[in-house]
Amino acid sequence: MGRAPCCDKASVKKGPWSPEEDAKLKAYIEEHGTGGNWIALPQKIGLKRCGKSCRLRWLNYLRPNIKHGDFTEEEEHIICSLYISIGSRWSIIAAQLPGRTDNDIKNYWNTKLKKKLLGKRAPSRRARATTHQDPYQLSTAAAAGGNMCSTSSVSNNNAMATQALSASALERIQLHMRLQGLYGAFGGDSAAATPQQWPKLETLLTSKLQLPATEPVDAVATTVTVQQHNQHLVDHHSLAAGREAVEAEQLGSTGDGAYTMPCSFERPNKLVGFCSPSSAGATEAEVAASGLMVNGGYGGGSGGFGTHHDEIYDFLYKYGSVGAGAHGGHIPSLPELQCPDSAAAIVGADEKFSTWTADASCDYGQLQGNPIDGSLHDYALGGYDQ
DNA sequence: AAAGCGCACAACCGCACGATA
DNA sequence: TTATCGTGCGGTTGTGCGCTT
Repeated sequence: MGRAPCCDKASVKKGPWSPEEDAKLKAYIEEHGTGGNWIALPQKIGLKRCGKSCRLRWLNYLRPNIKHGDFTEEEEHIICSLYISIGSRWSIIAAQLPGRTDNDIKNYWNTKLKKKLLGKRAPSRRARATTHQDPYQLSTAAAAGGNMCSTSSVSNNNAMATQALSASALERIQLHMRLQGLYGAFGGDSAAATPQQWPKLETLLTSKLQLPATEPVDAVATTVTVQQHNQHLVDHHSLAAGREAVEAEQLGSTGDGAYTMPCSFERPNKLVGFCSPSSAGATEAEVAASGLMVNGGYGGGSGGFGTHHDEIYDFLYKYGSVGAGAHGGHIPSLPELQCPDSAAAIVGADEKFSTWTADASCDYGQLQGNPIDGSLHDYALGGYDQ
C-alpha cells in the first residue's frame, strides 16, 4: 500500500503561481511564519494549493534575499568543485552559495554549466520522447561523450558495463579530468606528448584492477559535516577536526599503500552514504554490478561512513589519479570550503539555502594556492566549444 | 507567417528520513 | 515496535519564449 497523498490532488490548483497567490502567501508568512506546518498553511490562508507547493514557492522564490539571474565566476567555481566532489547534492552546494536555492543551482547546472564544462548537448526532450531507447543508456552515452567511448567496438558486455557506471559518475569523471588537465595520466609520460584524448571507456570498465582494500578520502565528504539541527550548516569545528584527522591518517599510512579513513569526527547526520552519493541513488544491483565497490565495503573505524563509497573516487583512485598519497597523486584533493566566521555564519544562517547571509560572505581564499585555483576556470570555462 | 525546435525556468512528483503518537 | 505524518531532497516534467527554417 502506498502512502496517502499529502493533499487532495483533485481540489488543489497546479501550475504557475499568480501574483495574488504570491502576495497572500508572502504576507501570511511574513506576519505569522509558517507555523511549522506547511500542509495546514494553505487552508489557513485560503489558498487552493498543496502545502508542498507553498513551501517550494516560498523557499525558492518569495522569501527575502534570494538571488536570481546570472551566476558569477566564483559561484561557478564553487558549483563545479562541489559537483565533482559530492555530485548532485544540490542542497549542500546551495548552502555554499548565499542567496541561491538548490533548485536554481540544479537548473543552472543542467541547462548551462554542464554544457559549458563538458561541451555536450543533451538530447532534446522531443527526441527523448520519440526514442525507444533506454533513457539510462541515452544519458550514459551522452555522459560518455564524443571520443571517450568508441561505440563501434563496444561489445554487449561492455555496453552493460557502461550502464553500470552512472551517468552522474561519468560526468564527474570527465569533469574532474578536464579540470585537472589529466589527459596524459592514463598513459604515462609519453602520453603527455600525444594529443589530448579520453581513455577508452570500455577498456576502463572491463578492467579488473583490484582496488586497494581501504578507502580513499573524499576531500569534501570527509571534511564537510552537517550540524545536528541544521543540515545546511557546515560545521567548521568538525571541518578542522576532520582535516587534522586526515592529515594524521595520511601521515600514518602504511607502506603498502593502504591507509584508513579518519574516524575521529562526526559522521554527517543527514547524509547517510554521503561519501557515496552516486550509490546512494542506485540500486544495490547497480552498485554491485558496477564492479567498483571495494571488497566488503568500508569496515574500519567507529565513526565510519557508509558501506558504499563514491564510485567516481573508486574510479579515480583505481587509475591512480587522485590524492597525494600512495595511490597516485596526480590530482590534488579538492579544497575545503572555508567560512571566515563560523559563529556569525550560524547566527546569520538561513534555514533554507545559506550557510551565511549576504552580510557574511564566505571567504574562498582557501582556494587560492590550490592547484585547482586559477586553472579551474581556464580549464573548465575557457576554450570550450560552443 | 507559421511550424519546428531548443532552451530556461518554475513547478511537480515520488521517495527517504526523522519525529512522534 | 510500528504506523503515520510532515519535511526535505533530487529527478523529472510542463510551459513559455525566442530563434531558425
